Amino acid sequence: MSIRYAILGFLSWRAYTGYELKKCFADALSFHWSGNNNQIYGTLVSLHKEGAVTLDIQPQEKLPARKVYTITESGRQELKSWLVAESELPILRSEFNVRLAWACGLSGKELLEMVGSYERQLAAQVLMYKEKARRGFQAPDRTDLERRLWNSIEAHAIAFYERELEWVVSLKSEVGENKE
Amino acid sequence: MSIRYAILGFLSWRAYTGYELKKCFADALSFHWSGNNNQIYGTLVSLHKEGAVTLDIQPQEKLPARKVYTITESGRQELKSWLVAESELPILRSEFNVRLAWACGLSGKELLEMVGSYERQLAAQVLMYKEKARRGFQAPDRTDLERRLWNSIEAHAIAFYERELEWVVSLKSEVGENKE
DNA sequence: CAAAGCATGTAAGCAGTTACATGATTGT
DNA sequence: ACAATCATGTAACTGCTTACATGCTTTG
Repeated sequence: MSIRYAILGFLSWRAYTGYELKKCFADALSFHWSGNNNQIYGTLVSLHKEGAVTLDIQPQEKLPARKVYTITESGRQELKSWLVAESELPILRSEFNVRLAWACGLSGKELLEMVGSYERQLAAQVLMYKEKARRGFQAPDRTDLERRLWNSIEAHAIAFYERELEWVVSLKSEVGENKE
Repeated sequence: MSIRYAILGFLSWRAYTGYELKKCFADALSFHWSGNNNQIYGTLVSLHKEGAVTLDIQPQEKLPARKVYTITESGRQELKSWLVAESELPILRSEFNVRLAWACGLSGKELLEMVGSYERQLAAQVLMYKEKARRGFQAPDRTDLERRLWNSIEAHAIAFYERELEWVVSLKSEVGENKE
C-alpha cells in the first residue's frame, strides 16, 4: 500500500497542511513511514489533481503560504472503499534475522556481542515507544471506539518489539551453551 | 539492507546459479524477498564486477548456459564484516493497522467483516508457514548450531503471525461489544 | 548567536515489484 | 494439449529514502 490512504485518513478527521501531516506521521506510532516531504507534498498534489481533496491557499506575510487540504466526498468514498478491501499480510523485514541465519561462522564471542547489541537496540526502542504512547497523539474529538482502537494498535506495536526482545534474550542462552 | 548479503550468505554454503538462488528465496521462510529475476541476476552481476564472486559458465546443449557463482575470499570477508555490524531495527509494515486506525467510520457489521477477513488470511498464512517449516529447507552439511539458529528463526517467524492472529481475535470482542 | 519551529518544495537514488521475452524438455 | 522445470535476462514502474534549497520568527 502507499501512504495515500493514511493521508486520506488524517484528512477525514479535519483539514491539514502538508507540514502538519508531517508531524502526524512523526508522532504516530505504528505507521512505518518517515513522513518525508517528497511523499507527503507529492501525494497531496495527486490527491488534489484527482479531486479527493480541495485546496485552500492562505497567504502569510513573512512565511510561505499555508496550503490547507480538505477531504471531499469523493475522497471519503475512496477511503471507505479502501477500508473494506482485503489487507495484504504484514511483512516482517528483519535485518537481524538475515544476519543470524549466517552468524554461525562467527566466534562465540562475536555472536554474543552481535545478539547483545541487537538486544540493547530493542530495549531502547521499547522505551521510546512507551514514552511516545504515554505522551499520546493529538487528535480532534475522537469517539470512544476510535480511542480504543488506537490504544490497541499502539499496545500491539509495543508488544511486537517486546516479543522480539524476549526472543533475543532466549537466543542468548541458546547460543551461549554452544560457546564453551 | 539489500538482498546482497542474503545472496552472499547462500553462496557461503556452496556455489549456486541465479536460478537455484531464486528457489532458495522461494523456499526459505523469514526472508521477505520475492526473489525476482531482476534483483537476483542483477545483484550477481554486481557481486561479480566487485570481485565478491567468481563466475563459471557451463554451456549446455539445448538450454541456456548455467552461470555458476562461487564466493571469493573477499566476498567472505565482506559477509563477515556485515554480520558483526549493527542491525537496523525490524520494521513492521501492516496495512491492516492503517485500515483499523480509521475503521471506526464503518458500521459494526463492516468492521467485524473486515477483522474476520484478516483473521482468515492470517490463519491461512500460519498454516502455510507451518507446512513450509515441516518440509524444511534444503541446505548442505550444516553445523548443529546453524540448524538450531534456523529453527529458532523459523519458529519466531511463525510465532509472529500467531501473535497477530491472537491480537485480531481479541480485537473482535473489543469491537463486538460496541456493535450493539 | 544558535537552535527549533514554521512552511514550502526538488533532486537523485535505492530497493523492490510485476510482467515480458525466449525456448527446449519432461511429466500428466 | 498443458503445465512445470530448467535457465537466462530486460523494461517499466512504485514506493520510499536522504539530502538539499529557501527564508522568516521565536525561544533559550
